[in-house]
Amino acid sequence: MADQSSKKATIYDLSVLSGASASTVSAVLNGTWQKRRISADTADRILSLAKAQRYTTNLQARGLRSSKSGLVGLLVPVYDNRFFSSMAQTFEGQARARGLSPMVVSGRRDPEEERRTVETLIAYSIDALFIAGVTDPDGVHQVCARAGLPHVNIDLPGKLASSVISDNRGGAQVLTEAILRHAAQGGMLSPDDVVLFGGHDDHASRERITGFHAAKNAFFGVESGDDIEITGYSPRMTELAFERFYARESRLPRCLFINSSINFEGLLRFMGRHDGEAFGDIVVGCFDYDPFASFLPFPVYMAKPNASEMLKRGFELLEAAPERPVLQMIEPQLILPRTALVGPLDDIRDPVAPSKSFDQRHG
Amino acid sequence: MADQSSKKATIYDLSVLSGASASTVSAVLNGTWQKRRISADTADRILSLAKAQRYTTNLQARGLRSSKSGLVGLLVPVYDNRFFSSMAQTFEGQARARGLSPMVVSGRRDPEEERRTVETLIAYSIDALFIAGVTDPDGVHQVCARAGLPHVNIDLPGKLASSVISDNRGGAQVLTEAILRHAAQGGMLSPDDVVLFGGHDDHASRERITGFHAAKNAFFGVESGDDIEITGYSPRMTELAFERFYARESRLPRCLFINSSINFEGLLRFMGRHDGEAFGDIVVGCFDYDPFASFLPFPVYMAKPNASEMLKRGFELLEAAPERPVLQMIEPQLILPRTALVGPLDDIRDPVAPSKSFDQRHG
DNA sequence: TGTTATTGCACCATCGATTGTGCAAAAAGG
DNA sequence: CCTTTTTGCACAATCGATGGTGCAATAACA
Repeated sequence: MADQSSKKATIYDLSVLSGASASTVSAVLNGTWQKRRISADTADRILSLAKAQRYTTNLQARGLRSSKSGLVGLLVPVYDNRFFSSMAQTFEGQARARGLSPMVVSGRRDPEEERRTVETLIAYSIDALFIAGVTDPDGVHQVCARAGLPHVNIDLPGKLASSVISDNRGGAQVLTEAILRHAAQGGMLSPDDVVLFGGHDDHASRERITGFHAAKNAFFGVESGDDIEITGYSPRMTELAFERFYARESRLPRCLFINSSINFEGLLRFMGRHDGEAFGDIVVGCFDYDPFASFLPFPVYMAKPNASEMLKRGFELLEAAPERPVLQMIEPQLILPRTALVGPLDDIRDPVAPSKSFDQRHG
Repeated sequence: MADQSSKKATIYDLSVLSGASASTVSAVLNGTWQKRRISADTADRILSLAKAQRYTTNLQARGLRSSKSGLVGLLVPVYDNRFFSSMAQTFEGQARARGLSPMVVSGRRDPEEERRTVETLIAYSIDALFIAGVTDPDGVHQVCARAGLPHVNIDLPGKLASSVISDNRGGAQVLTEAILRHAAQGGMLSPDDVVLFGGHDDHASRERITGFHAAKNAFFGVESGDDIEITGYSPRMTELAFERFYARESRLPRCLFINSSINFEGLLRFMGRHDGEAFGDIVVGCFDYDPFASFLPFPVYMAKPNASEMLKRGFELLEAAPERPVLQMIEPQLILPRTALVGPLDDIRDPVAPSKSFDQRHG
């Protein structure tokens, strides 16, 4: 009500209105007034003035002066799959809880774009960066290092900065064991029935392949090779890999390890093109979690990386700022078929009040 | 190589190194040097110096001075479903293409948090805001208006600012017709077999309910009521609604209209708790698109809002800045069961080179 | 050669906050 | 009553970039 012009009030406006100096106003508003021995009277007066004028700090000005912006970045390759979007959601919550402003950006798996994007973030003086699923971690690291920007790698290892990663090998092994066990119930299994699709030459894929082979070799008692279809992280390439396999073998492998939900979409596209055919006898293990994928018309085992825990560790590492880069490993969770987990969505306040039956069931 | 200290170079550093004044350096670096009649020689010299020193503009300083930050915000309720995460992905691309820095934030469907979040964005002097799926559009609008911040509503109507929305009524009608037609093939259908789950008292839900009823009434030739289960946008509430229905009727409705993929997750949770039972005879229509949902073991028709087009129109509206708020309507797309669409992911450069068979198939 | 135009750039205030320092007035101590 | 301490605040520099203005040096013209 007290604002006449539509311009935003500054400390100078409040200074004039209150009769105090701008530095006093500033101290009152940023909470350092006790340290500066401003009287409680003056502080109260200024605070209520600020409220009446709807004052809000210009964070660009503050950031410029104090070279702290209050922004934390999260760099993901892409948003639109459940893994990264759920990570973004969790990140936002954790950043806000620490009084920081989250800024999520995507590098689109292009080393050049990744660097440019990080440069931009740095140009806004972000205070810290979480790097998740980038193509060229060390390139990004160098950009950060030059700018003196604290950063951690999430779910991918970097030699140059601390990292929190999933146990890809162990997770893949457990996942592979699960699908082997399940598929074996459907009849005799041969090593050729068990194929991995997706990934490329990155750390996570290599580890998962190792885990996959470990489980497979243990199961069959023989070394097996030629069971990996590298497709990158692209639905289209994965679809083509499935088409090739199908053209060659006239069927899908009975037991499929799929490297990520993005690759899984490639399988969906393949299936969409083969509409009449049933693929009821396949068993899929996917290193990722998506609730809808879990209910597909064939058994889908999933390994869910613990994004929430990884981010939490990431924040801790940033605060601790260890001398030398450390690497922490977090276990992914094996998710059985037909499982719809609760997620970050469930933390949000519900606009519809809990009903009676809610209390009855969960009381 | 030329950077000794780890501090970032400023125009003053370049000024000293080049012998030119800071204002000259500034003009050269921001491209206004022709207007300021700086010689090409000087400009070249400064530009190569800047490159050598890895100079990048401090965008906080620029923003402070010019009260333009280059930031555009997108406010979504939550990230982690395909609709909003895909919207975020598209938004990022479109913003970058316009030379802007996208900032995606979530308001978590809490009016208070929505306002706070927008206040924060304003404090960073963002230049424009896209508001998508907020609980209290007009509250957010007032915050924007006070700050003189240009903004548009995406996929939700607001009386106070321009909006680009989906044709919820028409889309729902088409979707309902599709599931009715499909379900009718499975035998005689009664109005009681056709139920809508999800939504609450917001514009989109009301419109969808209207479209749902229009299609249903046309199909059965009678007015039908008591076929709406309001659950909010919460998986848990939706799950409970299904449980209640199931407890009452000992079955699911044969023909289900689900208001959004978030509500659909509630159905998954219900199904996860009823593991042995088959729900093979149901037909689902969901006002949202998710590729995995499209391949579930029952027919799933989906209506996909055209986020990309809505955002494009949003940018256009911001540029045109019409006198009075306008409202534009975009048709959603009906997606048949077992369809895996290409999406923003397919625009990104693929790290794995196209193989021979790729060329063969698409050549 | 003298005068006007043009070129090429430097100077300086400014955006809105933060923070080290200094200095009166009031309070405390002797 | 005089000195020392404490209280309460104002002043001014600063963060890095922008853009209006002014002023030499050079070029163009008569």
